[in-house]
Amino acid sequence: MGVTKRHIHSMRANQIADLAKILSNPARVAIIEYIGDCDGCLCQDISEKIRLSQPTTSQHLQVIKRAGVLKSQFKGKAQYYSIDARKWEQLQELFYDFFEHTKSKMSEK
Amino acid sequence: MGVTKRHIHSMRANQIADLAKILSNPARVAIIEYIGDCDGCLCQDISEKIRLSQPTTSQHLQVIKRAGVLKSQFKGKAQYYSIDARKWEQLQELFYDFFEHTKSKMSEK
DNA sequence: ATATTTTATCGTAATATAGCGATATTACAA
DNA sequence: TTGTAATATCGCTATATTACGATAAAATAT
Repeated sequence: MGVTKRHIHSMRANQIADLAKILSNPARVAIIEYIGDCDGCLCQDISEKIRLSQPTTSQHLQVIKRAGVLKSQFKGKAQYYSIDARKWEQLQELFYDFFEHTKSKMSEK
Repeated sequence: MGVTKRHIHSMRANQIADLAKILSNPARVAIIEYIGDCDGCLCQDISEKIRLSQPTTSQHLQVIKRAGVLKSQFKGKAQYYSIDARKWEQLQELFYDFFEHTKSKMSEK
């Protein structure tokens, strides 16, 4: 049927999948890389940098933002985006734990 | 148009996106968790464990395998899957570097 | 109020993904 | 060779994703 059956999986598996989805598109990876560089950048600048249209860039920004990884702030007419350092750290830990946990189970054999 | 424009992004961004895609579905996360537990398990057992049909499970296994994260080996009529520890380590490092690199750029400001 | 600038949303089209039943393939056993 | 068991592939449907042009909304400046 084509709908992911979230309910049959653990909270943790769903959480990891949700956050991995942020990074599962190269445009979003590029956006995060660029925002890391400039610290507080405009949608328009990002759009130019990654060479995607303004609407497409804005949509990707919303996806990352909905997951809680981005902060944004209006200054004048422009909206400045930056990475939420706390959330970024949490995200890193989640992935780290998953990798380590999987490794530790492997090495028991 | 709806096709991801891989060519406008860096190799690195594409690589991260490709590997994140493996984890972007909770069924695949659950499969990896389970394989870590049993170390050499059958498609059928995985299918029962994660409560998805055998064809669906097999397809997810192929996705993970194509990315190089799974090894498989026939013993009799059964195919035993296990995680490629080397590749798993590489994957972890790629993510780790990406997270750290992004953080270090943030802290410079 | 009007114009300008920046970002967000809407509508739409093309492609990708997730899932399953039916069937094919593969390997062993009798 | 025939049967059985395990896995892979095919064909299909439903939903999700990616992208863009057009347009709306928000904020400032004139």
